[in-house]
Amino acid sequence: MPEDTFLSLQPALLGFFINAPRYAYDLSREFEHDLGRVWRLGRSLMYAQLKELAEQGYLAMDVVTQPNRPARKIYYLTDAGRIRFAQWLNQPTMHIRNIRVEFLVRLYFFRTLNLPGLQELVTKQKAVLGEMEDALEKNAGDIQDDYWRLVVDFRLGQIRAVQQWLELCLQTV
Amino acid sequence: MPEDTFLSLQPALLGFFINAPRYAYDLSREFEHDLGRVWRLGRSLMYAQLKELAEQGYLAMDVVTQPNRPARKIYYLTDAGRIRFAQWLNQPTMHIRNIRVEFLVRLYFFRTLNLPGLQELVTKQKAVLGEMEDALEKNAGDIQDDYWRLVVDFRLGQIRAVQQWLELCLQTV
DNA sequence: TATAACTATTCATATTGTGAATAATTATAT
DNA sequence: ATATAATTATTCACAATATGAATAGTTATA
Repeated sequence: MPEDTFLSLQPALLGFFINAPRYAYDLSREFEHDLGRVWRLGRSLMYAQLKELAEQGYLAMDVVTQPNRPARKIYYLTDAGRIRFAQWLNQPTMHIRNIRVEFLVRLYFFRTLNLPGLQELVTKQKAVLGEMEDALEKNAGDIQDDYWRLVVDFRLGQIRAVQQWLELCLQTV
Repeated sequence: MPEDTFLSLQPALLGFFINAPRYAYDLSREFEHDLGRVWRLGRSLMYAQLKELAEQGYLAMDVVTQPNRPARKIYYLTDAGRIRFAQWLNQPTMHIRNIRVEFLVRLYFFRTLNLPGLQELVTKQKAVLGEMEDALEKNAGDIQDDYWRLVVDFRLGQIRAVQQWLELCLQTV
């Protein structure tokens, strides 16, 4: 499947554990409220993702039993998880089609966790977009095919729109 | 998954059968060459898609045996298929994230099959984009949340870039 | 007081995508 | 001349991803 829809977003979930341990049910609600319009992730998926992140060693888990209620599986961040999150957060998105979700999710964490480094990330992201532009323009130079020319123009349009938005993004700090 | 990645593109394949019957292996090569950079569809998927389109009654099939070669399953368009394709082709894309693939594929067929109606489609598509814009701007008016404001601005940027590109698209007829 | 919604998780299933296997044939390389 | 690779044409098992129902007690709403 979409080689990068998921794999590249999974570490983002670690960000929700920076301040406190969480369990999936609870997190799923907050997630839906805060990011549901940006990144669609059903409740069942959340359970599966936390389980995987734990298998990878980024989260650890305690089972907390409660009277008259199902037991909670409380996950908390490991040191490896903290490092992984920071690494994910500060990495620019390499594929234009993922910016829509990935960058917006990164931005969410920069703002809600009040983290430094947004400016640097924006700079890196602009550089990556610039390279995409160059690559497209280069291979578009020697194009006879009108159709391919239009495809390239479409993509350039999207890229440039993102570049402009990134500026706006810095101003709204 | 993405409720509309696939379902909304499947009928597009019918367009390859407008001029002549085809079999999957052969079609897959042409597809890869013409649209591979716009719509990624592996060979195995092509087989599966043609089979489904046949089950839906949009394609019919003949098995043609050949000496010393695997038999070919040749598919051809039914009347229902012809109608379905025309309907798909002239319908604007309703979800912004699908325009990137859907509209570009429609454009491909308008051009390669030399079909009329591109202008009308562009008009419809612009109307749909205009509605998206209105909906976003409306619910953005009463926004306190700076983050959501940025999300909305990102989307507006994408939409406006597509609108500009659509103009270009008409000029390149 | 019946009906619905909430808490918390799991699981079976649906959907979608990938890569290998097949087996004969022709092209390329040493 | 001969081994190696690529081509033809399709199928299939499997991986990865997403959805909805099932569970079972509890509290809220009608």
